[in-house]
Amino acid sequence: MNLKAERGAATRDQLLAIATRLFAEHGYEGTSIEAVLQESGLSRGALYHHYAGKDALFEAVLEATEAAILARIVQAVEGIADPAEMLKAGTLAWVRLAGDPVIQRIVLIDAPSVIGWERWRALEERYSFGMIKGALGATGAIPAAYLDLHAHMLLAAINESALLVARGRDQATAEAAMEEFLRRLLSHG
Amino acid sequence: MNLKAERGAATRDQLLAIATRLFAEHGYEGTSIEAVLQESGLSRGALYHHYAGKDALFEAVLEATEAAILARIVQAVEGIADPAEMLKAGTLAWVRLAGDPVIQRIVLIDAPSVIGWERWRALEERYSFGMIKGALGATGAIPAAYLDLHAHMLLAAINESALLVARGRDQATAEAAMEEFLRRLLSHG
DNA sequence: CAGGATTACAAACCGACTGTCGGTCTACGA
DNA sequence: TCGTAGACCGACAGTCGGTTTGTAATCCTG
Repeated sequence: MNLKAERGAATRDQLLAIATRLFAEHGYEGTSIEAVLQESGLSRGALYHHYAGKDALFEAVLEATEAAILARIVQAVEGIADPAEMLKAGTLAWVRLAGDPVIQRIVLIDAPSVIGWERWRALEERYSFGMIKGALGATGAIPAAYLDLHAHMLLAAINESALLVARGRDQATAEAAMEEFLRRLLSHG
Repeated sequence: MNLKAERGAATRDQLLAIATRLFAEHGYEGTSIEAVLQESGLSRGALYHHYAGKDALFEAVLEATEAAILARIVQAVEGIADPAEMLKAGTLAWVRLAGDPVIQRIVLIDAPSVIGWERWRALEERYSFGMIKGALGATGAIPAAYLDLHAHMLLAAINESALLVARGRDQATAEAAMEEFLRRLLSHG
């Protein structure tokens, strides 16, 4: 089980890479399986052998993208001990990352509608949301009863901010606003 | 020009009503024009005479829904003078409204992906976002330079909260958390 | 190492769907 | 009364997602 498995994995990776680019460029609806096949030079049978359908292909792309994002964010906050500082660093890193149209279109815009909001939520729980909630809880600024909901709202705010930055809003101002937003949120007012 | 125009308007309304229900139930992708035609008893020609295509039909549904939402929120805050109280009342009203699956699926989940994030933003600007920004600005709690971005982030947080409530989260807790969130955001920490 | 089992891939094909187009009918205005 | 424009019809074409059948190569087992 080596040559065969390797070939399969290579094919999957190739399909994933091409699909990621096309989904990011033209969105889920605007991307046809046909186009993926044409660029890859593979047949329909090959694609449907590796992925159950268009949704499954999209979900694989989404999962891979989320994993890549998480790795970059972990890298941005490593070595920071203070939870509040970590939250800030992670947030800013995410806002900068989301400038990437791949992340925008796939993770933030199409994903909820394609795989369903619940499943998208569950996925985020395992990635960005998990980190946010952990860091936010560690600051101790939010009452336990509200922690979960505050983490959700904060993540939504961050995502929105990222989308705005990517649409030409001034990045420096957005980052300053984000810091202010965090400061208020963590205040004990 | 009366009977003819009336018939046309009635047909449009009928299509809008049926499409709204189907889009809310099965999402944009899961709803076929065919199904709309079947339920309405009309022909393809009739539908395409009134709406340029499936996207245009969706957009009309979206616009009508947003208008209905705005009306209900205006009703919820009328008579309130204090901006902070108005913001609170409007926010809670919106969280409760978004329990409606029609609003959920169409406005919050499918819309950005179907008509594009920019156009969706522009639409919201004319509706819910406009109100939020006005009320938030009137409280005077947010520096002018950050007002626009804070309004965006707040609206995103509210929408997220609404989606959570509709997925079975305890509504009372969510509303309490929302109040706490607002309090912190408006604090002068 | 022989042969069945499994895997990777190919290609024709199917059903469903969106959008188009020529045409009909009827209310309206001149 | 007659021409026009708007409301509506239904057949058709093109596209797309997914299925099915077939083939070759690799893997595992006796």
